[in-house]
Amino acid sequence: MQTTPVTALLAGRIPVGTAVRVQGWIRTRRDSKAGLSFLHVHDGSCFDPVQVVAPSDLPNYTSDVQRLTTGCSVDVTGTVVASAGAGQSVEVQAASVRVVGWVDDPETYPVAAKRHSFEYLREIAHLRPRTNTFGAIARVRNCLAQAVHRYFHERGFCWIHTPIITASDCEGAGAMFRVSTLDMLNIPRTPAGGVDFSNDFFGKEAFLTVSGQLNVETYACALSKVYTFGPTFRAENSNTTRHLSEFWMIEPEIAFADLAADADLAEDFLKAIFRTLLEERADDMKFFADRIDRSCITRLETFIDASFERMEYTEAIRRLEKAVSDGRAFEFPVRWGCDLQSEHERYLTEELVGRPVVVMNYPKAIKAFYMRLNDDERTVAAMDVLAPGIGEIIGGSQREERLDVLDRRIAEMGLDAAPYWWYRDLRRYGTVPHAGFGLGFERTIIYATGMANIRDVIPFPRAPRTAEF
RNA sequence: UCCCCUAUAGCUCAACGGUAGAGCGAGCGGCUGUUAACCGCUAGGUUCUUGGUUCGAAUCCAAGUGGGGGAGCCA
Repeated sequence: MQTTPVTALLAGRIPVGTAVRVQGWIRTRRDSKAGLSFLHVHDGSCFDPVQVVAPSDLPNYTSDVQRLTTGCSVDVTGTVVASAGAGQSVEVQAASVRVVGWVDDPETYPVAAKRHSFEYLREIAHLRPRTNTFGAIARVRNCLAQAVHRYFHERGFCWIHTPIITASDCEGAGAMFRVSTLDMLNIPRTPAGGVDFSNDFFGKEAFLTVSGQLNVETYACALSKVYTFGPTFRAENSNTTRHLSEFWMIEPEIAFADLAADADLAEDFLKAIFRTLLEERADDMKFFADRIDRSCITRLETFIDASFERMEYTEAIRRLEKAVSDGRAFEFPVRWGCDLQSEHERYLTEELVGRPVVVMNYPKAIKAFYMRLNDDERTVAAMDVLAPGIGEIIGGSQREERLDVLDRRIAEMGLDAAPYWWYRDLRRYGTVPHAGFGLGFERTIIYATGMANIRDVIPFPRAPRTAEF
């Protein structure tokens, strides 16, 4: 007999009277002296468990059913009935309850049917998906990932699988993890005493990618509209609620596009995936609003309805300076040429504008070499999308498509042009204005759910000294 | 990497220099078409480790280890 997902039962898609089979794990068991037990069975297909009513005339009632504890796995067959109790419209009247797997020692089962701290649950990452919160996170995460792909697919974007391993050391967006098969106890040396990487697996130094952008630009300059969505690695020793050593990043790249088009895409894209989330995961979002962050749903609704403010960096500095002169105190000084600190970003989006803000055209000195130099020669076509409650959520830019300018910028920043030969080739052969942005997937989930720590929105977080699972 | 906080029962915490407690969870019993039910009883701790101060340390001090928060870096 086929298994019916709990979500189908609770959504009312299965008529009363239908014979069904439910497979899942026990959340709670309550015995009634009326001669029956109530089993809450969850299978992860939706937020709520289904109530199974197990009558005492089941042959294994005392031997099995009454010994069920939180975490046991069961295989139930029965009939969908209208619930006689409040709290659920339908339930399953069991004809048989087969215990598939017992819980070894209920006394020490780590996931009791009670509140647990997130710190504790991080230590049992293999069992935490059985809790309300982590089940909800998993479904929200999946929903957003599917929404990302659907958004781009429906608009003719091609998903490009940029490499995880990169043998070019030209990414420069932070510390990288080395990939090597060299025997660390017996490292081959060059005559000069350095490491002889010609003996290594790739014949040269290799690392885990810190961004797929440079690679995906090559496909944008052929397929017009592309994006990457995959794991990204940073070996920074940062220990915060907003950083991971391994995280997922979304990086669209569009050809024949300028910074304004990039900002328009960012706005439309964010609104679309959040709209999908509210539509498809109302049950989980209600949980987050009830238990994690009261404002998470209204925050998304406001976000979707608001039009994003566009503001020049120079204007942003002017407004911040005015705020300072009006008595607003910031920990970090405000000056043209400085990068915006989180406190500045939050002031702009939360207090000054009260809506998402796209800050555009930053000083070239604080941005990457590949960003397009503006006519003023002082700024580059970079943008940050700032949102109330989180600050920067997206960073992007129009890319420098003019070879001579690109070379000048590479030299200005003291970089070696040689490794960028293939990146420069794009500017030699049919170059075209193009732009793109990067969105940290886990930070998006944090924003949507109100979860406080990024380690709780990815199944198995990797961070300094953290790779147990 | 820097700064701060913290470590007591399976979990969340109390005890703040004088014999280690509660709630939840667990076991047993009672009660009930129950809703993370309710009532009673029971079991459960070498107070993170090492060293120090003291007649006496969960408590004070030092170092270490684990955990958390903030900063920086960034997505």
